[in-house]
Amino acid sequence: MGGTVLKTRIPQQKRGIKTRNRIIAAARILFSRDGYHGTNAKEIAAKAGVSVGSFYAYFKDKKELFMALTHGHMKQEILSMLDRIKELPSEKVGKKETVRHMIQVIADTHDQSPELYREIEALKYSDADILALHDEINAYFNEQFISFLEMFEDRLRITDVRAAARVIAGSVEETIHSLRLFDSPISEKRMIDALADMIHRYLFK
Amino acid sequence: MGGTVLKTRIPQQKRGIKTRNRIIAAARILFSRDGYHGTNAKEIAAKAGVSVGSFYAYFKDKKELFMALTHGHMKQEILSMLDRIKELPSEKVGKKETVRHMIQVIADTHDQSPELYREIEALKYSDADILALHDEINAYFNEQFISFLEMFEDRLRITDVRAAARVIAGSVEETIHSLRLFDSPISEKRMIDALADMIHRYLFK
Amino acid sequence: MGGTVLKTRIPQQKRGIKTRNRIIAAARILFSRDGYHGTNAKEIAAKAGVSVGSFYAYFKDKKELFMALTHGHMKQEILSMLDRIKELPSEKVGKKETVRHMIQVIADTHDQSPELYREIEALKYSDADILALHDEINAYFNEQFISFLEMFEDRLRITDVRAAARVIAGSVEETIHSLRLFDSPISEKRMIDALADMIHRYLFK
Amino acid sequence: MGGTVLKTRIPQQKRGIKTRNRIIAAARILFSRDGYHGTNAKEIAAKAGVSVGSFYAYFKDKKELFMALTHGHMKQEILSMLDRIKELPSEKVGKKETVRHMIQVIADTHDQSPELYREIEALKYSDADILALHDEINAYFNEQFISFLEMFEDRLRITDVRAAARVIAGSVEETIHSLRLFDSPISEKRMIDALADMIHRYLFK
DNA sequence: AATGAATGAGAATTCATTCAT
DNA sequence: AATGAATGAATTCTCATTCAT
Repeated sequence: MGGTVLKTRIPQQKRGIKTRNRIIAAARILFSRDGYHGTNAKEIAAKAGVSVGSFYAYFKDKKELFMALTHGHMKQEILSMLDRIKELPSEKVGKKETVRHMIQVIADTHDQSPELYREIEALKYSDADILALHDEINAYFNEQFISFLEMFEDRLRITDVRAAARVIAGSVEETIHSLRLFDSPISEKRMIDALADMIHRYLFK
Repeated sequence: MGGTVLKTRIPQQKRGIKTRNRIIAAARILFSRDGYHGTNAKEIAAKAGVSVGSFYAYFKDKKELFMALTHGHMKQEILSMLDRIKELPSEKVGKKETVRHMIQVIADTHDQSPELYREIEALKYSDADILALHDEINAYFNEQFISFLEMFEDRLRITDVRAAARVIAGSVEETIHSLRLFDSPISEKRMIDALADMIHRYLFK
Repeated sequence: MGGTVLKTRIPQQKRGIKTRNRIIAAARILFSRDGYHGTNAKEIAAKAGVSVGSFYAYFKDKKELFMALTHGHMKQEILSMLDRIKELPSEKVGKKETVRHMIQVIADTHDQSPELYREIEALKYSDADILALHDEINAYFNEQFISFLEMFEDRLRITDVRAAARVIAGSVEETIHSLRLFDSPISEKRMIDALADMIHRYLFK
Repeated sequence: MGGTVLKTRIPQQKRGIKTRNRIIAAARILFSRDGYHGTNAKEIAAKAGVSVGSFYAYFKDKKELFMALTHGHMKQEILSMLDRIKELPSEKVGKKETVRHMIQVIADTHDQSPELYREIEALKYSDADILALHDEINAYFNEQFISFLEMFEDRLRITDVRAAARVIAGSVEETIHSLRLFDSPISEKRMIDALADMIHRYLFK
């Protein structure tokens, strides 16, 4: 019991990394489908094609896996989403198109892991570590989103860009989310139209 | 197995109704504090000052209790919230004030059971019954909110009132929620200002 | 707490006796259908149309009810069965008819409480009181059955009447029982014929 | 809920098979001593020297264990009993000896698990799966017993061999059973003599 | 590295019985 | 006498985690 014994394996070799990723991929599917509490280690291991023993060799516990999943994968998605949002806007394209593009990119990203995202929302209330992780990702997202908005410079009518960024991001997220999860009596097109109209009116002179 | 014996007790006497309510009250506190998954029947019973046996006499399981709690109490709150939203608007008060009033009422309501509300959000993904309950409440809320918006008649610039109602409700809910739960670097005032500005520009001519 | 307080009510009045009987009647049905362990006090009370409180006013516990049921009712049936067996045999009717009559009477009796009878069989292994009751009834039955056999006097080929009585009673009971409970590929008639033939050959010269 | 994970363990390794067998062995002892309803999972696990977790890893519940026990072990015993019954009869040994031998073999078998056998009898009334298992075993036994009787060919006086087989099997079973379980005032010898006499007279010319 | 058997604390649930009204 | 609400010990069962091989 000499101090430096690492509990979880840090895979140095290709095979180890592959295994780790397979576990994460399996967890993503199961957490999304059955929720964090509705999924157990045995199932994840089985789906990943490894033994429970291996599961615990790679992850201290279920929570650590969840956090690795969130951090490692969702962060990637958020970053690539921001890159794609920033691709478009220029003085050549209209402001309306830009807003729609932004919404579309967020929606696309959301589709990659809809329930999972909400699972984070739920877990952060009861777990400080997950809350910290959530905040970290959010903070990063906000900064990037603000810098995106600032690209429009003097075409903006808003003055408090930081506040606007959060209000807009929240509105888009919520709208997309409810669209994805429930059969709305209102078509997706109508909802996106309304949302784009709102944001456009708000942002631009 | 056998026949006609009811599983859960329908209280006939004052005492029974009192007990049932005490269990619901205890559950509300614990679900809010520790989350649905972080609370168990024994704890709820203890907090309510009753035995586990009583718990199961009144509720088939934790889920049924959760649904009774949601249905019985949250619905009340949403309804009274809507009443209060409708109180204000008239031709005498400005449109800006009305929007702020609306936001305020939703915020106040949210403050009554913030975590609990999100707990429903989380649970609905993994449970069909809770989803149905959520949808029922939401549908009611939407109808009322639409009729609220329609009170402004020809002062509105929007044409698709139903879509607008949902987009606005979602935006307010999300903004309020993130304000309540996290220490934002942005003050509440700034956020509410931004939100009110957005909705106002969107709604009115 | 002064010594002589009787725990269970001994009904002096017509109404009380009626209630007691209704509980026993309900128990008989439920014990037969779902078994002793598959039936609970609440169900019995509900079926009898009384409260659980009343149930425990009349019976110390479930076991006492079971024993009252067995003793009070089954004993009656066994006695009347014996009376009926003894009715027939005389020098006028043939021995074959007598054997068939005997089987028929046992079969008829069995039909009144088939599963219940076996429930006693099962319970007696784990409960000394029920075993004692069972033995008491059995002993009584045996004595009567022996005296029945002795009516045939010198027409009998058997010498050990007591042993014969038990072997025959067991054979009839078992055969009837399996006939009543399971869809036999062999018709009832064939089985009864075989049984009657066996007993007849065995008993008589 | 989730997918492809097997519920009960199918032991791949020697250790697992050993554990499973230890649980079955413990259950056999406890079911015999205290009855099915008088035994619980914790006790069985303790007696087997394993954890409750292991119990439930190998058996869905108590019933499944009971059925495994019945199927796996009793069936073996019944089959070996039939083999032994068939060993003897030939034209060299007398018919009386053969009948006694048959009784003796059934008695010996019964002695291996007397209460357990009756426990099946009791449980089959309230459980369809156990009834099916019982019927399966019984059907097999009957077929074998019939083929045993047919070995005597033209020495038999009975014509309906199938019916006779069941009547005889039932009589032997019942007699042996009551002998084993209760202190009879009649000695075992007298009972077996009576039984053998009855069967012999019935079967043979 | 990997496997999957084993663990046991703890959660869910039942029900015989008592007690307040 | 009667009611049905309340009790809580006992039981079933799950699952995150550890350990022997």
